Amino acid sequence: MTAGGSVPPETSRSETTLPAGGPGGAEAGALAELARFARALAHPHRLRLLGLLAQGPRTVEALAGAAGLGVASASQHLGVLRRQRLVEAERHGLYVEYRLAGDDILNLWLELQKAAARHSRRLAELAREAAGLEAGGGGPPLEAAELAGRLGRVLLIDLRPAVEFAAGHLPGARSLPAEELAARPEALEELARQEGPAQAVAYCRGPYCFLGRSALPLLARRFPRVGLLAGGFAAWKAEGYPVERGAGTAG
Amino acid sequence: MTAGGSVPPETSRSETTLPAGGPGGAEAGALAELARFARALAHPHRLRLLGLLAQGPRTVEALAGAAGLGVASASQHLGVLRRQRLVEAERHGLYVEYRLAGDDILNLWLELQKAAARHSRRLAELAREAAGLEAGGGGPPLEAAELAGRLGRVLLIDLRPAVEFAAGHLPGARSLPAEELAARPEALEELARQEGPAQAVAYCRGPYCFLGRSALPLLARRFPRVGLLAGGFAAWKAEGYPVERGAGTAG
DNA sequence: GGTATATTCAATGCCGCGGTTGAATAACGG
DNA sequence: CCGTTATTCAACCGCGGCATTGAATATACC
Repeated sequence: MTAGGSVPPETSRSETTLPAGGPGGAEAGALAELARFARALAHPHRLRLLGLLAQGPRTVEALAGAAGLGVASASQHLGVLRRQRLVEAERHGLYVEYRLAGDDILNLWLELQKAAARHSRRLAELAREAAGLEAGGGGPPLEAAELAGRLGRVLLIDLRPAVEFAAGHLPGARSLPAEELAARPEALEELARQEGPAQAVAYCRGPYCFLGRSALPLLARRFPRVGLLAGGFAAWKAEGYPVERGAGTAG
Repeated sequence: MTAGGSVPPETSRSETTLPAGGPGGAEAGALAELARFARALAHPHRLRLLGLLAQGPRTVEALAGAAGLGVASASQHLGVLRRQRLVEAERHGLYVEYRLAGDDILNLWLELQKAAARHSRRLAELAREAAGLEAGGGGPPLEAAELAGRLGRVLLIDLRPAVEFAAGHLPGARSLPAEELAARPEALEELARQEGPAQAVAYCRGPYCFLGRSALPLLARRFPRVGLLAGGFAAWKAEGYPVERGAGTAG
């Protein structure tokens, strides 16, 4: 019945296109505003900047460097984000420090990512690849909730740059930047010797952080069943699990 | 220490801008794809189309009419949404029926809206206005969870056009399109006489649906403590509460 | 097979975003 | 008060999104 019929699905009565006088304008205004907000998210550079800010507050120059942007360009993109209140800026002397305007922004970022991954084949592949599933070595990724229940009993390895580790990391984690691991594989042995547990879990920034992918094979030589934390530091923080600061166990 | 100092926050070691050879490209690709996905959301017309599709599947022509767009324009915007897998299309004879690609899309829409409302003063105002708080009359808005607990004991009034009511509505709701209410206020009395409860709750499409705002004062003349369901049908459905179809109690 | 209708495709023109560059502003240090 | 440095502003330009129009495609009815 539904398939074959060609009955016009509905008569073209005015429905709700009203004379477009009153409240219709309000709805249009709201949607325009909402679209501006969404548009602030809808640029690869800004998504990356937000991903970096999820690791902790940073200055413009640091963000530009980490994102591979020119300073002026980074500043402009940060300006767009600030105008839509996705980030906040505070001046500290000579530097301006940007930070996420709230944990809900991080959540939104991750919701966007998850929805996109569910609906785009390519993004799903990339997420699997970032999780190290294709790279060989190591066990399956670990959800934040799973890891939270095992906190004291595994060796937590933070693969992010030391600056981001210092700005906040999982409780008890040890810093071993992927860059250093690649340059001095023996650093892993030094770190592992001080610790007991045979189980290790590594993590990096977030869903599309590829630090883990390159590091995983190296880690797996010492910890055969090492797993990556799904969603990285970003997902951990977004789900409300505790974050530790300072406490220098830096590599 | 943090405030006064002018020590460069971090040395400009390469950090993670790596030689930009390998995985950096993968991350850039992922973010570009994610940005395309987000950009599909970031247009007022497409946000409106998605909001309409949240009420139920519709044809291109119906969507164009309800959104106040030309048919070609609506088709193009729907094409953008379809390419990013936010909506699906199925041909039924002469007509093409579009629908949301999943409930997670509806969720994403609402998450975006909530985050934006939290961070934009203007959007927060508009949301309050749509909820009828400024329009006078009636009680405070009702959360879906609250309403779910009172389902059999209140008169549920669906203010959306009959077509959308037919495509799905809250269990036991009665259809009283805002347009009809405005044209024949006595229709409310007819509907109320058949029912017992002194409490009534009305709802419309979603967060920025202004049907409720104009209808609320009229409703309040008969039901002094009438409230609007916060987030409308969209929020109800997104939170997983049951939806009823057909069962013609249409006004 | 021919006609009518719904939808999509293609082409055009315009506006605004985004990158780049260079100058202006704000703060620190002497 | 002047030089230095971080950041932002302003102006330029090019690309791509978006609206509009008209043609092409797909399907149904006769």
